[in-house]
Amino acid sequence: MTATPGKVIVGMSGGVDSSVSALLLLEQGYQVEGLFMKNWDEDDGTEYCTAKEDLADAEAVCEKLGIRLHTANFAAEYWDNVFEHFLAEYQAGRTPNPDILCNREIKFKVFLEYAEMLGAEKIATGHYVRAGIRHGRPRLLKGLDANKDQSYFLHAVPEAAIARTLFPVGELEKPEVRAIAERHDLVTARKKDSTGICFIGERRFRDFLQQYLPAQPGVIETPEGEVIGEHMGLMYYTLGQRQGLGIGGLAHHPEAPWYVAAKDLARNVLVAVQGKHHPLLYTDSLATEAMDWVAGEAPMSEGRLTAKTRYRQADVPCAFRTLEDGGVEVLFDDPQRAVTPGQSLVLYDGEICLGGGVIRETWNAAEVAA
RNA sequence: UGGGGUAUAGCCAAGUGGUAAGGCACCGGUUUUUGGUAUCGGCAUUCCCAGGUUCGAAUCCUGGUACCCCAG
Repeated sequence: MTATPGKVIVGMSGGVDSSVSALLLLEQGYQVEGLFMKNWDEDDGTEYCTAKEDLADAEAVCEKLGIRLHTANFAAEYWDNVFEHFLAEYQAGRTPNPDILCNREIKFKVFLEYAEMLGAEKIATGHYVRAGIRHGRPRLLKGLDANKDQSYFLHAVPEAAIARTLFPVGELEKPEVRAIAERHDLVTARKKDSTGICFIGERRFRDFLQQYLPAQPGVIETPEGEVIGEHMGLMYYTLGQRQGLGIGGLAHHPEAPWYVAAKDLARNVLVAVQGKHHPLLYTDSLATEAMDWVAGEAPMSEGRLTAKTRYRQADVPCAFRTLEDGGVEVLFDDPQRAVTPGQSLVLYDGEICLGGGVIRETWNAAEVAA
């Protein structure tokens, strides 16, 4: 398939960011077409059908811009390459981040291939990241709007895919994006930012998981073994979580809220501690599964970098070294709260997102001492 | 069934004659392309029940009821 020079397919979600991305590319002279992906087939349907609205919004924007809108359904690929892994991780007691996989497997793989098939030279998305050359090679860079930077979610995308993608809003601050949409009278200008798992949307999370994973209720204990409540099933909770524990006032305990500190899978016990800053909530060091390096390889075998253990977290300084199996070991300068296996550690060198890996194991000074 | 104690929201709990603190939990909003966190707001016309005293009672009095402790 020969690519048409200047032809770009924009992934249109029906939100303001992708709308403005398409608009900006048009202004920059690209031959722009849109693609709306539907990657989740509702089975229950009724309550959460925002997909229809999103499609209608994407259509309205494309009509306004005078560009063609393609639609595609990658639900099978999404299920096989993202959702099954998501369920397996929960079943294993970990807390996965499906959107990271979704970007690697769907948006920057299946979608990219599909766009090639349509004769496009490049794709574009509404992500708040930038693609640029640094140290002589294509790099994934943080979005200019520090508040919206989404490089955390794209760290697993290889540089070859990054190099073929345009990120128009990555150069802008979110308020500017909305202003542009407003100025051009796009229907999505004031649309609320979407949240929830990409393509699936906002759900009552526990109810959603319950449709796929059977509940195995058990007790909630303190680290000392005192039973203080009941849980609905270990997979419905994550480390550092406060809501949903249902632990009310207890005589002979302080008035502070309780947080999930650990999951004891062998005994089906959820361990909770009291107080947001309980020592057992903190992690000094961790090890990851095999890393996804944007550049395909680690920049060095060890050294000092900054890291995020979750989206929208400030970068924290750390020392790292690569492991035989492709993972890394990271020692934080300051202990980090609620670092959760299954979530991803992402490493940065300033504005460059180097890559990341799924957290396999964490260590805590209080535990080591005990 | 002799003595003592306690009964306030789902839970913990302040309040001892002047018109029901606070916390946790829960619910709702905001923040957020995972989960979670955070943040804002809501949440007892009523104090175990029935009488009584008082201008006024969760607070005092009387009688019940329930639970707890000690003694049997």
